[in-house]
Amino acid sequence: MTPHPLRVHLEQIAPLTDGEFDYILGHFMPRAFRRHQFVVQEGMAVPGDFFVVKGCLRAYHTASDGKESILQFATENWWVTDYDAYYRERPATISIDCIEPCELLCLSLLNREKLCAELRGVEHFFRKKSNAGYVALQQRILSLLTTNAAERYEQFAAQYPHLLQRLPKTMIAAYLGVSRETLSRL
Amino acid sequence: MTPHPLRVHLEQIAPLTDGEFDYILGHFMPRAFRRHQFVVQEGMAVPGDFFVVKGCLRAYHTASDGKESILQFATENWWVTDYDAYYRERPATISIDCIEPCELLCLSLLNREKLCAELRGVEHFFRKKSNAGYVALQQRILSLLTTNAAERYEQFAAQYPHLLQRLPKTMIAAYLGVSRETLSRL
DNA sequence: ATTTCGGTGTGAGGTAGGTCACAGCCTACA
DNA sequence: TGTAGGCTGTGACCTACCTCACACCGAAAT
Repeated sequence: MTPHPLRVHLEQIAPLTDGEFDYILGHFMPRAFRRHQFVVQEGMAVPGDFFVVKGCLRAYHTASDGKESILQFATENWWVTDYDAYYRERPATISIDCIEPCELLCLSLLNREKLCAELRGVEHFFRKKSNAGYVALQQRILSLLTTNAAERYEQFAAQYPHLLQRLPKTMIAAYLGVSRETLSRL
Repeated sequence: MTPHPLRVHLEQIAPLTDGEFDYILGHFMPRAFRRHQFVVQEGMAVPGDFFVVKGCLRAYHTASDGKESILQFATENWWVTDYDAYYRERPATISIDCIEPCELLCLSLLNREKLCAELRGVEHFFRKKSNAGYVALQQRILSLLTTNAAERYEQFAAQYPHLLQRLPKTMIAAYLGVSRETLSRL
């Protein structure tokens, strides 16, 4: 029997006994979503942090003129939510929806803090994960500050080759901060 | 006697006994820097993560054409380093220098991990801190994706009013990703 | 006292990328 | 099997912002 994807993911940072993993998994709520379905919707409460078992999602902000900017994509073994709203227990200011049918594991803030308090390994995992995420966002900021549309697209293609085929170009443009048309002209 | 600024800072997230704080402080190396002095220099090893007791710094990237983009400012009670290089123990890819004379506390990666392993409160503190930092960077990315020069400057002024007087406009421009001249025209 | 230099304002002109509009092509679904 | 809607390409125009150039000012340095 192949190990659970969440277990593989956690154990890349913190080793776990069978009992510990079962205990952890029990704090996640499995949820399935259809294509185009909202996982988090602007203005609504955020039910948890979502670990992606299968599928593809986008977290995006909608401006008053209707233009959408994509903050993050998420595929297998990524985590996604509106972190600002999640940590502070406020209504969401961004929306997250499914680009493909999704199987997710939802971890409520209460359960996250409970697990972190009870199991050192879990708090260690989330610290390391957050550190890595911070670094990745810094790099994206530098990319936005220093490079033009073509260079950003190249960087994206080099960093996420698997997403190139999986995502419509329109969405990649909304992630890179470029218009659909400009991206189309390479 | 007024409590140590680092202690105040840590205790906003994790309460500490006198003994614990003394033990923690013993893992930091106090260092003083002059105006314009490098704290971290591109290509060199990163000695640690720096807690700012006093002063003002900038972390910036220099492009091949010499143009500087500022990733982060740091003043009293902020942390700053090249996190990518620090966590991965690689040579720095950004530089950090002092805008004012600085008193810093340097925490090596070894001591950070040691403290995190020995004291729950410390690991908890760094997890929370990293989470908050992640959210702040997400907001900056959204700002870069969705707003123009004037709006970004307004947001910056609203968020960091004390930095407006403390920093030359040229640097604020390099932080916002706008030319000095455009910022000058408001 | 004079010079240098960092910081700032402002004008003129250039350009990367935005906006708008239309057309072609799929897939899905009735 | 027709039609509607998502995705992409492309042309024509427009504009926010960049670049270059010069001028002014105050603080520091000699």
